[in-house]
Amino acid sequence: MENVRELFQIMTRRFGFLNKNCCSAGGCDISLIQSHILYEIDRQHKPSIQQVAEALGTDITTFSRQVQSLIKMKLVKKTPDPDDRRVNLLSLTTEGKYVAASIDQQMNDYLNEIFSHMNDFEKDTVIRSIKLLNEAMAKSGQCCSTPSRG
Amino acid sequence: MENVRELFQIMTRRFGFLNKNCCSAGGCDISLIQSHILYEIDRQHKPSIQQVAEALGTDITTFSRQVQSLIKMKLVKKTPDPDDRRVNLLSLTTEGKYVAASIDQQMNDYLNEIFSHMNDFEKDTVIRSIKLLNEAMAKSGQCCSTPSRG
DNA sequence: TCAAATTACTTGCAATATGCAAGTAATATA
DNA sequence: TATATTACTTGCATATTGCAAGTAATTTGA
Repeated sequence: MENVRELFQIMTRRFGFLNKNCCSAGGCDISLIQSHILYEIDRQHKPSIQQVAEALGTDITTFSRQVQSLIKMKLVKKTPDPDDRRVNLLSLTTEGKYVAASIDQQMNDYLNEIFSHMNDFEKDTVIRSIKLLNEAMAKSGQCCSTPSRG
Repeated sequence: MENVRELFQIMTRRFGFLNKNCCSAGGCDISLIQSHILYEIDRQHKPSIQQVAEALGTDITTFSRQVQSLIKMKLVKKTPDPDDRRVNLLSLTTEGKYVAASIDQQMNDYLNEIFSHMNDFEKDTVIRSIKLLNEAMAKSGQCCSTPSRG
């Protein structure tokens, strides 16, 4: 069998470039990390700081400060959880949603460009494969989750 | 069609965790970035500093310093190119090769674990898909290469 | 019922990483 | 052979990181 890791490594590196390129979409210029944060806040429903930090595998003190700068940029807002006032729920501002949507648009444009080099069958196979892969990674929890800290 | 970007985002994030987890394989504890550098130096044949920096999309002054610390750790060595003495060729030391091999081993173990949740047909399909994807990304050069700087 | 433990998050600080500007040395160009 | 270009390195100012140690709110347990 060929070198599977090689295939994965190259693919994820390229996808990383894609993500990086998309950070300057829609007139906004944010960092790759900030783009990931916006994405994850958008994806979850009113997540807490801890939840997002966990999802992204970031140290919580670092993440606390990343959130602060996104708030300063008026892309994210923090709302105290009425049920537990220790918790702050994160959500995107209107501007934050706009930026996230611009990035998403750019990403999907790029992905369509990539898929334009395949026929419909290949495209379908690839998408199903990624789904399979995600399911398999979810099943083998110990290796594909956030790196152990402490 | 479902959200393709979502699938990719989750997959690459999980693969990133995998990579991070593998950095402490074989008794060595290096950063994710250092792991990527070792991988890329190993992959290319005696690459120059510029070539690796380009491949990884890193600023060359930053990369110059990253190489310096890997040399201090005795994982990488720099050899002047006899044909062009401006150029320094990078290669792994014996210890560097050992560390790179340990990480590779750990990565492949994890990947096998992931594939153990699939049957042979699915596994085959997934691997062929990633290959297809890499080829397609290579074709659409403008979006999947190192982000423009300057 | 209330002191002690836990949880969610924030700040101080010291160490590290970043990238631009400006360097050096070697090679290519005109 | 002077001038540009290339490959790489350093100075410096800024940004990012994570541990230790905080605060405030909630849970636990005697």
